[in-house]
Amino acid sequence: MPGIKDVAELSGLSVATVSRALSGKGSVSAESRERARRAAAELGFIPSYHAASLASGRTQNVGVVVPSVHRWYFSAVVEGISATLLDAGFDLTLYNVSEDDHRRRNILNDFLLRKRVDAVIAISLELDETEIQQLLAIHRPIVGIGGPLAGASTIRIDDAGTARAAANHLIQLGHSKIAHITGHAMYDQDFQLPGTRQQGFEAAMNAAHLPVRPEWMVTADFTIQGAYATARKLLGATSDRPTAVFAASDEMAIGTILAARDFGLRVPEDLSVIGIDGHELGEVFGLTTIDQDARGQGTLAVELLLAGLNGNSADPGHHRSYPTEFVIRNSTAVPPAADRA
Amino acid sequence: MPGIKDVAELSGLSVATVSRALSGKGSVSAESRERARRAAAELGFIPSYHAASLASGRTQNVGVVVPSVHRWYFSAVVEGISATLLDAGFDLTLYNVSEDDHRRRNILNDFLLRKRVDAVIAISLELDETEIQQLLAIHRPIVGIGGPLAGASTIRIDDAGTARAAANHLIQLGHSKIAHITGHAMYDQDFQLPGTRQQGFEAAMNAAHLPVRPEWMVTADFTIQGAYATARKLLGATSDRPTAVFAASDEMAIGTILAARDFGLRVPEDLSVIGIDGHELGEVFGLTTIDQDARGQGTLAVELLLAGLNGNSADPGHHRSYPTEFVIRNSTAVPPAADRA
DNA sequence: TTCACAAATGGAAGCGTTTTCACATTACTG
DNA sequence: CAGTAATGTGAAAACGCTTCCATTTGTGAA
Repeated sequence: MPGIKDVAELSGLSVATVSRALSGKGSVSAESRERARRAAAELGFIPSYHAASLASGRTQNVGVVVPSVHRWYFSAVVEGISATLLDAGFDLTLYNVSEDDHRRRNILNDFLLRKRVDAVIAISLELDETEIQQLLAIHRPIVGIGGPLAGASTIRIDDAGTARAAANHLIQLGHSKIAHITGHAMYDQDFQLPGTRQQGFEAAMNAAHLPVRPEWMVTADFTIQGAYATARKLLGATSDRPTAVFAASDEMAIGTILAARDFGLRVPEDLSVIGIDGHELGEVFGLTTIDQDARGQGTLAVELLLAGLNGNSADPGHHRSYPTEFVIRNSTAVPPAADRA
Repeated sequence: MPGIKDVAELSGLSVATVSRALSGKGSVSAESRERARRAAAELGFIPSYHAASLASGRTQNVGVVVPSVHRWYFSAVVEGISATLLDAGFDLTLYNVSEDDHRRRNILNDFLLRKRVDAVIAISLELDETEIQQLLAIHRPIVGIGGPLAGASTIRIDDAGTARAAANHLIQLGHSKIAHITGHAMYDQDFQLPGTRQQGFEAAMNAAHLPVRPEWMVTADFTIQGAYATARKLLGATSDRPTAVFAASDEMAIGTILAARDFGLRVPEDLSVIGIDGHELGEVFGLTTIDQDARGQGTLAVELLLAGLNGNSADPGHHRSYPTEFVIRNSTAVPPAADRA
């Protein structure tokens, strides 16, 4: 493998000049630059990132910590991150921490701190304050997506507001018997998302002076199949079932629709369903939802990060609210006549 | 940041001994090892991977090239890879190349060759022979999953055999009017998967002396929504519609089931549907399928790779067939009486 | 007891870049 | 036209480890 030395020799320049010519930093005459380029190409020179990183302290690599790439939201965000990073010439080191807690706790120490990454993006993952401080202490910008991250910059949609909007949509249609499917409490520990959306839902209900019935507040694991099972129980009761369901994710909304179909309930005539996400499958089911453009959130995170790395400090600790878009399709309608106010 | 020098000083050992003690390589007395450990812990010493890589030539990092983590199969494989790699103390650099061809072509040169990774796992992605040779030339083992990779080790299920088995299942139930939904030809370019499965289907049909009707050979993009649209066209014809559909993926099978429901077709009474994958949603739809354990494929790939890195050369160029499991649920049954042989 | 050999250790030479520093040019300013 | 500033360049010092080599010490075989 040819090194920069060989390029220097062949081009008749010094190692230093070749380095400057090839990296574009520092002043080099046009002629030298061209000579260096030509020699490098001729030798098939490929700079060693490790050597460059060691010498410069920059790694051109960002770490992405994510609960599971096998889930809709996370993989969408990762796609956005990946594309943006790749274009900027950065590598992306993926830490898919799954549900394994002990493993997760070690990620930080074992990997993130080892000067391997220039920055960290944490998706829906709570790091405690000391962990964040550790990272910031070694000058590694962090941005969090979808979860609160004390001390770091974060991007997230207005979960409470979005939930309120979804609930209000149902309320305005005339529904009063509204159920809510949210994530299991275990997810709350990290994302605080189920709780926040639930609060939004309750706020809307209270504002409309509608009762929040405990037996209609159910949970699932954010997946279609999980919500399907939950919704079957919810809708199985032959008497006194809700006329509308607000699911905290599109996948759970779809699970609900599938369960409703099993019972011969027509959506939206017999049951209105609304979700949050903007899932690709929404169209197939005619699902009314609030699109949160997960991919775009990933892109924005990288842009923030890169700006931070370039010194244009993206004022750390800033919390950014990502915009959402209401998508009305045909899974929501006025309630059945018997249930109208 | 403390360096290994500081640890040496504090422990009263030499830098060399500390390095050996902490890495576990070379012979160090139990006492020295303990002293080094203690000093490192006290200082909060975190070794620099870049320096280590530069000095040793090993990076403890493997590159994973994947078309899109937003798709079921790929993200499942990545999960398997990630978990296994993490346990082995390796980093995983993700190259999510999406559909962007120019970007994809540059990944290799821009990233993979730069001595950044010890090995490469390519998922359903065809590298041409020269690219593979380049990687092998710099001693980077490659393993391919789900696609043919000349010159590298590969893992894949027996696509033709699996397709044959799926088709035979339908044939044995008595179906003769069988349609096949496979991936668009554009995917064939990389994975050669749609084509291979289609050939398996055709082989089974021919063996049973059943006609392969061109208008019943349709394609979609491997997703539920894509197959849904395709299946609506396929099943929309009121007369002379197939009594069974073999979809090349579970997601496409599910899309087909949803389309069938739209037309009031009961599955399996009016239409049998079978897929390939082992998708989590299969259970909700009672889908008969052939489970290919995508996660397990990822795990196996890493094991092969690590064995290769440890010198136990996993004989490169070896092609491994990954086992599949037939899962019979209730989306397949004998054809309607009118269509029975 | 002596010799050969293994185990344990430290010194120092890399690994392949970037970057600082010093110096020589060349180009401006008034 | 002197004097200052910018520009282009090379030598060499980092960067923070691993590992080769040489040396010392301890052990069992002869």
